[in-house]
Amino acid sequence: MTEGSAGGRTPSRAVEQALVDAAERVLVRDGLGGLTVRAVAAEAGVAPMGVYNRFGNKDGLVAAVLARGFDGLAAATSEDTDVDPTARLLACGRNYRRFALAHPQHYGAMFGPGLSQAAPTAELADRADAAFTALVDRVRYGMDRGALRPGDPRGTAQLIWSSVHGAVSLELGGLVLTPDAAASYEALLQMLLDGLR
Amino acid sequence: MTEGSAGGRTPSRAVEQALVDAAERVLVRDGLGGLTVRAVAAEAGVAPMGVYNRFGNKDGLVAAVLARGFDGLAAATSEDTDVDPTARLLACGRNYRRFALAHPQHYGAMFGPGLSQAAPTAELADRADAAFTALVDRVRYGMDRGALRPGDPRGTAQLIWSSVHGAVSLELGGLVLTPDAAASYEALLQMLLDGLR
DNA sequence: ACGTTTGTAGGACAACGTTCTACACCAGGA
DNA sequence: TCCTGGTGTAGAACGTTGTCCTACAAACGT
Repeated sequence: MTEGSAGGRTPSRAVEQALVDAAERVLVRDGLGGLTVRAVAAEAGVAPMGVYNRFGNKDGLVAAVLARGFDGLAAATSEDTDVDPTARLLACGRNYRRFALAHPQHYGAMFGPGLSQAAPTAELADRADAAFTALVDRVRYGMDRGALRPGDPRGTAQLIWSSVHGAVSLELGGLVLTPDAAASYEALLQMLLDGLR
Repeated sequence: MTEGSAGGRTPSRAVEQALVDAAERVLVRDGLGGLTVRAVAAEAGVAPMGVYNRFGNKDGLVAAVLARGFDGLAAATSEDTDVDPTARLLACGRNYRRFALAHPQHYGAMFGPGLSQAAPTAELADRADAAFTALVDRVRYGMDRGALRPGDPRGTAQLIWSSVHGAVSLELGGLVLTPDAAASYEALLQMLLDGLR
């Protein structure tokens, strides 16, 4: 224990990163079902025992992968340069969907049924909260500039997140029963802007 | 094959129902991770091989459980007696959340990452479509009576489903970052009515 | 009443997560 | 310089999972 010391006592911290890299590759290639300890260790070129030395167990490894996923989601939803508050919110929503469609396995693992029981780690909750805060900031930006009706930014952000996550989740699950998923998503974003103005 | 014949050749179709009953009990008791073929067979009092005789493999069994779940969801969202179209839509949304909170394991399994790959069965798609149609009917009811802006009922229903599912999904995952999840859900329903009027 | 077909029971196999045991390596004292 | 202590690794091993194979019991058609 006392691993957080400044000594840097771990001579091969790089193995940790290599394992997470390998886990991401395996996840993308073989899906969540193919994400086994042996497969990840083989992909990283280490023994399966390395996973338990570095992350405790398999859940620790997938928690690390999920943490990266939340970071990527936060980065994707933050990469907007528009000054217009409405355009910024729209870009945020579109980037959210783009990230999910570009990394479906990550997204499914992040918000799948594993979150409620397999990984209630405090670190993961912090990452999710950071991604959520990025949205809260954009909502507050919109409220300050009159694009959104004034109110509790966190409550409004939670409302937007619910709708956007639901649309993306259903689309990834093949449950968009309308002809054009992209058009339905755009209609959802427009309805959100209408209902919150 | 040719199982659909009228002969009723299966002398113990009851075993099929007993297996699904047992699977539901195990799912509620031990969660999705505890839903193993052996546990379900033991709970039903039959040999594990019975699962493969009746359902082909484990996925077939869980597909049967999920089909029941979709039926229950359709029944829950349809049990409204209000004549007022707005009240009927609100009841539909509240019943949706009530079902999900009452059967969290079912809901998680129905919409989790298993749907995209583990169970793209035509039967399941039909059940999901039936539950969706119940919502489409209520949307059309609201449009005909002026509670909702006229338009494509399926598109509007998809939009509502996205938002409602997202809110429920985040709540089950413990990702409602506002103090009162019920209040946030009510705000979401109200925003939907506002944005679609 | 017999032969065929159907479903069951139990054991067996590969793969999984996890743990145990023995070995190689790197730092410090004589 | 050698020796000692501790850290991480490699490989085998255990229990459990999904799935399949083989032998046996029961039910239907003639």
